[in-house]
Amino acid sequence: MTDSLEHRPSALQPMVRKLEYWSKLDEMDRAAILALPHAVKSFDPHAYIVREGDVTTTSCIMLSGYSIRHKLIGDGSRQIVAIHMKGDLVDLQNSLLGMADHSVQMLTPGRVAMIPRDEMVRVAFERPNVGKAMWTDTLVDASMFREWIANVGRRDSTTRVAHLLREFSLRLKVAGLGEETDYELPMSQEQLADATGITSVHMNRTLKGLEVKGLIERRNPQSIHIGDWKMLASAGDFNPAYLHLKEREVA
Amino acid sequence: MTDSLEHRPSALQPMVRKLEYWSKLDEMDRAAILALPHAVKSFDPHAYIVREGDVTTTSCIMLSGYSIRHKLIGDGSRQIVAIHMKGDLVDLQNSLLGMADHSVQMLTPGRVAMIPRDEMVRVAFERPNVGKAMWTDTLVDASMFREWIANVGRRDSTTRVAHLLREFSLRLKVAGLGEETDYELPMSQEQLADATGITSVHMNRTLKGLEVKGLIERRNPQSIHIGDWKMLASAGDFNPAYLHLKEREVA
DNA sequence: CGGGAGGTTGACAATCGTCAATCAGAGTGG
DNA sequence: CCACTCTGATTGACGATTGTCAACCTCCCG
Repeated sequence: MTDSLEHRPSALQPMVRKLEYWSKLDEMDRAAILALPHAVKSFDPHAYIVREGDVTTTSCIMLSGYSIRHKLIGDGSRQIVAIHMKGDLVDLQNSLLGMADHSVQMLTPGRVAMIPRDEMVRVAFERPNVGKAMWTDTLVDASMFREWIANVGRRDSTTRVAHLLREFSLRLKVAGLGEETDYELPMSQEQLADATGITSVHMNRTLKGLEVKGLIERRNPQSIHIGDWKMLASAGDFNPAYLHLKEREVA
Repeated sequence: MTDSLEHRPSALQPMVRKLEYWSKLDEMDRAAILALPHAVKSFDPHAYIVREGDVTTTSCIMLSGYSIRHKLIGDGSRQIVAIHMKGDLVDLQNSLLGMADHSVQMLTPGRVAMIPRDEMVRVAFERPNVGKAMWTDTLVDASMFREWIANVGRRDSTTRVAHLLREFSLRLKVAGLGEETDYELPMSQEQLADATGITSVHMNRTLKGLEVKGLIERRNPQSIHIGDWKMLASAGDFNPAYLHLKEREVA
């Protein structure tokens, strides 16, 4: 993990893009975001950005790479509750509350911009457009958590996995990170299992089942090819309303 | 369902109490909250406050009674994702996003204050203390959703139910609605099942199991007596950190 | 007194977990 | 280049938790 101060304002461009998605911003709003003091850190795979129990004073934005949020369970297992990619405001969740109730861990190598919490709050209230966008972002996160509850609570393993794969493909497309029919899934089968609340052995069988049904193809364990994303969405009981995307991106 | 304009400012007192819990408020903050335009509606049990798919323009605060949030699943089942009680800001979640991605339904008779969304947003940015409190409230909701994911994703049925019962008892105490060792649970076994991701038949057996182990007693299906809440918390893998309560209330 | 919602129970089935072995691929040091 | 090792993927046999189906019960209320 390296640590470096970042002076090019463009480092926070993914944050502007993200917030602009939720709320109309003017030039001064954009300038205020880009002017936020921040440090860019590079993380290795498996490195923790925040650990459950940490006292948190910085928020962070993913600049590249992928990360997950997860909680530890009493019996030693874990539950992944979110997957994050470029542009995601990863830690408003923990930082505004003062103490991390869950961990954020890198899946791949990646760069993260760390911003002091107080500066985030200051900008949020000095520039209401920015504040509304941040608030909306946290609300959409909450909506995604609700869908995640429904996924692990009431769907069978095949449906759960299809749902996760389809959500990931759509989010990649919206973030401008790839096509929705072909992508590299940066997770091991054990991590997928921790995300869907099943065991890694059962995840292996479930993926095979999806492949046998012709819903996905895999050249290697990480690469996912979706032949017909409408069929996969249907198999995954996937309705993108909970992502609160703009119309044109859903279809 | 009756509809009446409410002029006594005291109707929003539960909202002041709730927001004051999250952020220090001064006299003007409190006055601004109490001055919010609102209508008080009375709802019957099972009545919907908001339905999945509704276009939402009002936020609401529970003044009395209990409600749940739930999502419908493709196979016709449903998943309850939250339980709400007096003082809870139920629908910032839906209203700020414009379209409801889930439903909110009454469990018991109850009164709800409906506040125009735009007024909520206005106060949030005119009075940053209030805005921070609202933001914090939505973040705590998100934290509770994460714990709920972990509950349905990685715990067995007995642990899930014990966790839910213990969380409910602690929240009741914090809300000033009762003791943590004796309370009326306003949910049928089918609703409890929909909250924990199991079937109602299995819920029945799980509750009996908790009773046989001496962790709870039930005089009738709704009344829960917790003999030793520390034991129940332990059986439910319950660590209240995710509720972000103040120290003195956790012990 | 009749109807209905919710609770309770038993028998059986299905999904999913556990355990354990094997395999495949990447990286390392000799 | 070749063992060696480690992580993750794959598979089979078996067991446990949970779901399904169906019956019956209990209480409340009109």
